[in-house]
Amino acid sequence: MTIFTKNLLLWYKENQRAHPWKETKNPYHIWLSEIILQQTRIEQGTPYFLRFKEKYPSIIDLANAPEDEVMRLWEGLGYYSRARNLHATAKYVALECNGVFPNTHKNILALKGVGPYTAAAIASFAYDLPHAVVDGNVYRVLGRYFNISEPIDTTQGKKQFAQLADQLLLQKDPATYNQAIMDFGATQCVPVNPACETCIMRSSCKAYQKGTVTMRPIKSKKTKQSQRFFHYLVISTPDQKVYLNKRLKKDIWQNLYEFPMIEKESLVASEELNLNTLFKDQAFWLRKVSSIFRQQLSHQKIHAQFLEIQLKDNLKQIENHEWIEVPRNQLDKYAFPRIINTYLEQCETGQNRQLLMDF
DNA sequence: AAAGCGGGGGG
DNA sequence: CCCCCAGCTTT
Repeated sequence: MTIFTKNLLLWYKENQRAHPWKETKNPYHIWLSEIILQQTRIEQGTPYFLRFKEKYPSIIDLANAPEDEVMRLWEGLGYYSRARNLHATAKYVALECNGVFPNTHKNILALKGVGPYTAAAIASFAYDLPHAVVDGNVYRVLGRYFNISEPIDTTQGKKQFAQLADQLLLQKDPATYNQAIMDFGATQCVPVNPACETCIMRSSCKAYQKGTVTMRPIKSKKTKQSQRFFHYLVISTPDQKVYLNKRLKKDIWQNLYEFPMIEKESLVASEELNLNTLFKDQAFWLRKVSSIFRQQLSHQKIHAQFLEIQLKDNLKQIENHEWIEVPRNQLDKYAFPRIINTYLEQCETGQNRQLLMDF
């Protein structure tokens, strides 16, 4: 055993964290937790894990759920392809595997939404198979301990880290080793202001010796961000319904709902939205234009304005729209992006109280 | 190889 | 304001 692995296990014995998915070998629960925790902090993901586990006690229950319900349960967690793949994989396991979760590394890796990290995690945690996890924690811990200057976001660099991780893995207890290195990265060797002065690894940590801790790990790319401008039409009918649109195109928030939206190159005045053309000869009026709501995504910044429109009569026909008509009190049945919910919450807390009033 | 995909927390 | 988080998929 390397000195690294030996010290890591010593540290883990004293400092391990307790999590709801650590006390089980149930592959369904382990898989569920790992999908939820992709690119997601423990504190943010844990409530979602508990809710999914409660709502869907078995993978069969998840497979049988309607997709909108799954999306609704995932609402607010982000990276919604994870929820779609989760549902698809549950159906696959239920229908093609007789409800038995795959139990080899190869078959686990083949599941939708499961990549190298998640496959190693499930294989080791559920089946004690010897596969080393490489996640953000591992990149950081190994990058520092071995003072690796190779970037972690290149094919070459990933290969090198994966190789090193496999070398360090404790073959006879991969599950404990994998938990240990991630706990260590998450609580001791943290991204900013790591606790080097109290660290058991200090005397053998190369980056600590060389003073490069804050410079590890190395990343080569930086993401550029674009600006997008959404004009949301909150269209109310006389009988207290609004219209929603399901986002089906290959874009952000796929399969989530939103108000009918007009995207422009910038935020524009309502006159430039050609609402008269949209509603043809139907009578409507613009009751209010909201303030500007903004949301920062990983590589886009969304600027959104909500135009509250009142129809005189219920909408008859609008050319080529696939909007659905939803009673206001049923909005909580639908999964919305964060920016929509922020708007709705502001309506409820008073600033836009008139939106909810009878007409 | 590079780009796209959320949302929240912390410095 | 920027960075990072139990990454994966598509192009």
